[in-house]
Amino acid sequence: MQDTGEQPQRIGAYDHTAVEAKWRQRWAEEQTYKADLDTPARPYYNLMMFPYPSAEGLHTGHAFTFSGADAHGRFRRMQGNDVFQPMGWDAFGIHSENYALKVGEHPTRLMPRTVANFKRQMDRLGAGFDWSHELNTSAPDYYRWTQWIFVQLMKRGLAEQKEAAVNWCPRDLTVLADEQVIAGRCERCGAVVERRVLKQWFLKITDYAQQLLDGLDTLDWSDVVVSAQRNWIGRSEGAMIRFDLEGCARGDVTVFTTRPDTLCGATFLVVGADHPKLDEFTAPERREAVARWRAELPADQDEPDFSIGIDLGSQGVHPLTGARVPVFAAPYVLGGYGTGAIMAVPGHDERDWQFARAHSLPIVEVITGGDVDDEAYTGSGVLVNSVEFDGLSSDEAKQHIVARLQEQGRGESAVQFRLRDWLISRQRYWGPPIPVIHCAQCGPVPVPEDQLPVLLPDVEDFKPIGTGLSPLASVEEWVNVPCPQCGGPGRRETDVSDTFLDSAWYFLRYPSTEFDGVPFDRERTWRWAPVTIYIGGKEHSVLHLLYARFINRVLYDAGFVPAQEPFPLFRANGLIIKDGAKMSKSRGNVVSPDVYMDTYGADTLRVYLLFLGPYEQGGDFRDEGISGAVRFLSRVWRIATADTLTDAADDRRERRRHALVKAITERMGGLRFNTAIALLMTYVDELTGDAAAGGVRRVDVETLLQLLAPLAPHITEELWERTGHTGSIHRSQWPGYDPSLAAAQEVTIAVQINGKVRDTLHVPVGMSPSELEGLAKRLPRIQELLAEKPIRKAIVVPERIVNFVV
RNA sequence: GCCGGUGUGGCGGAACGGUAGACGCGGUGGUCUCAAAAACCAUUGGGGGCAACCCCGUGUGGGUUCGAAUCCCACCGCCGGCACCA
Repeated sequence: MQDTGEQPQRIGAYDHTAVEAKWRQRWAEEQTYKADLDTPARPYYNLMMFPYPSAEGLHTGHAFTFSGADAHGRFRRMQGNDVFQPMGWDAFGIHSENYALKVGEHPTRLMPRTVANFKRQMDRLGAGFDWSHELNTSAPDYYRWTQWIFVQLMKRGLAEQKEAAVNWCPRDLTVLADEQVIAGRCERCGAVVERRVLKQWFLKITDYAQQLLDGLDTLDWSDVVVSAQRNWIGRSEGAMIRFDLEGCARGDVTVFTTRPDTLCGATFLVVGADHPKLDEFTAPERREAVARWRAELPADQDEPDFSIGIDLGSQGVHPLTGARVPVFAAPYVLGGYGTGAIMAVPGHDERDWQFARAHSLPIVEVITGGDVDDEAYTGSGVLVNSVEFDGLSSDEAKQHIVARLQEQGRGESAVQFRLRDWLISRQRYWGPPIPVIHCAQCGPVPVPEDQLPVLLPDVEDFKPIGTGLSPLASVEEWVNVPCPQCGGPGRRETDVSDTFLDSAWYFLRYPSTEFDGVPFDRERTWRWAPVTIYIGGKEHSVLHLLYARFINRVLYDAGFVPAQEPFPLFRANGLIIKDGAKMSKSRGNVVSPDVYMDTYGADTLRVYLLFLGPYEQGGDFRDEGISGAVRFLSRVWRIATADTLTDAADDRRERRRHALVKAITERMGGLRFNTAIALLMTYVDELTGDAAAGGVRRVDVETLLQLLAPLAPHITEELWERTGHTGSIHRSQWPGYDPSLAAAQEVTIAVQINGKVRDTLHVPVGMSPSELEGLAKRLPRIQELLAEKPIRKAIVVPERIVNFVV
């Protein structure tokens, strides 16, 4: 559907191609959008998520996001803010590298072309970026500081190498963070992810779990994103309980439960089948059998099978009753969550119930409220079969039982998070090398800060090799370096870091791009952080937006940034869909903005996209719909170029103008572009009427152009010039309004009988309720309908309604 | 299952608890034209009526209120997040 089948058309006498090209050039020459970073009176950091420069170029979703965010920035600039609106390139990462592999060209050579294309399209859209602060995450003067951040994390004990069961993508041949696995598949390529036990670099985001959760309460963010982060962090409250073990190498095991009140219903223990130290829980004579069983476990299935499990032959000792309970291993318990082991309470947990049934284990009711012979009862109730705790409610019992355990040193209350540490190692080429040197004597040593960046070596064959090592491992002369600490033989870390580490701090770099010696200049940072408003996609809810909050908090704790939260105000823009589905290459419903900009011009596309629906909701792209935007802008052109502009004083029209300014100002501030455009359309209709009636007021046209300027920057700039103004409309002052003039003078109020509208009353504002009631009563229609019926009650809301209850 | 969002004409969508359907697309009729396109004007939720007007209508069922798309309760559908998390 990219070919609209129509010839490029002109909007009346408006040649969008020539006009848009003229102003693109003029704005670049005059640096219209360059921000004053050092002496701003009212700094306004207008940030939008930077793209990775794909070869396909800007898509319609980008055009939508940038049109809205740019309109908002332009509005704030005209309001007198010093708007800083930078843009850059998330150029490192698997996505760019995979494309380079596909076309067989080195990413260092490919990337400049894709970047240039993106930049061309953004400029064409009329996005007013301050290009003097452009950045590129794959440039050494950027990733030098990404590496520096890694070193700071290491120094603070927040980066560590550890062995764990991790996600391995068999197609991209690298490990992935939990956040990059969507429903068991690689976020990038869609391949089913495998589990591998590997030693990898992790950033300890879990140390900040509580802070990241609490911080959400301070943020003005779209609900979806807050809720997604809250779910992802996944806090649960409960208790750690220690069971002594018999018949195996370990003396005891601690389990986490959110239901300590059900402790007396624990009839067995289960250790995760993937627990790294399963052997320690196993009776020596069972080890061989358990190892065999483990090796033959089926891969992860969609439908969990709670019957799979094996008796480890050891015994747990119940901390309250002293009863001996069997210990099992089963895949339904996760080795990586909590302590990797649970107490099973089949009477009151669905999964434990199913496992108990399958293995003929006892099911004991300890909470009243259900029938545990039929199914697990997971609600709360009153305790039974629970030694001296019988008769307590679940809530009371939780406290009493934990207190008892604590006295005996067998347990304590505890909080668990679902959030895992952030795995940042990637066995790939196109990223910043992790700045570490491994030394046999000193262990992993960070590269000294004055030796950063660790340059990514220029490797011709950058294909991932799939051995669990990055292609960098084969560059011997690069790998072998002396240990910075002892001078002995050392080997460089050969993995690169996750691209999300690059983007976790880019907003701090923009204001300081010209500083070589620091990642971000202190004065600049204190002036420009935190970001005033951040706009982007919600698909980054638990990726970029979470990582950036984490890194920013670490930098705050280290004294490098002035605020704990990087983005106090975030708005998620909606999705542009087409034919009811998300645009995607595989569906063949991708719409290229270039085609529409060719045919109708950038302003028309911007207005059309923003008019489609609420900005935070998005909308359905339909080819026919764009004609509304075409007609609207052509009417604007006609009105502003008419030779009948007058300077006549006109009280009614002046009031109308003030009311419009007030309404548009409110909507532009709240990103309600669709209703702002609707109001402007109505206004243009009225001005068209004025023109037919003899003349349009110059001031009305000027106001129209200014209010429309953020949305349609080229055509308004051209008309601004044609109506005799010098200087950019985008640097002009946003029209003000007098609230008393903006307020309506006359209102039409509804007259209701029993809540049903029966007539209307057109009156000046400010009438008293009794006057209104009197006027309403005297309306012929109302008299007729009221007839002889007595009025039981009259409700009068001035400027709204009169309602007679009979 | 839990969490968040959402449900309004043929379609996209408007609507501080106060005249539901702004604005736009599409449709219909008209003006202009030899004709068409463009442009402009009128009309366009459903039903009834010659008309003035009347009735019905915001996913479903209840409730609060003089008055509910809007608030409350219980459902249903759709979209998104989490999900063997103990």
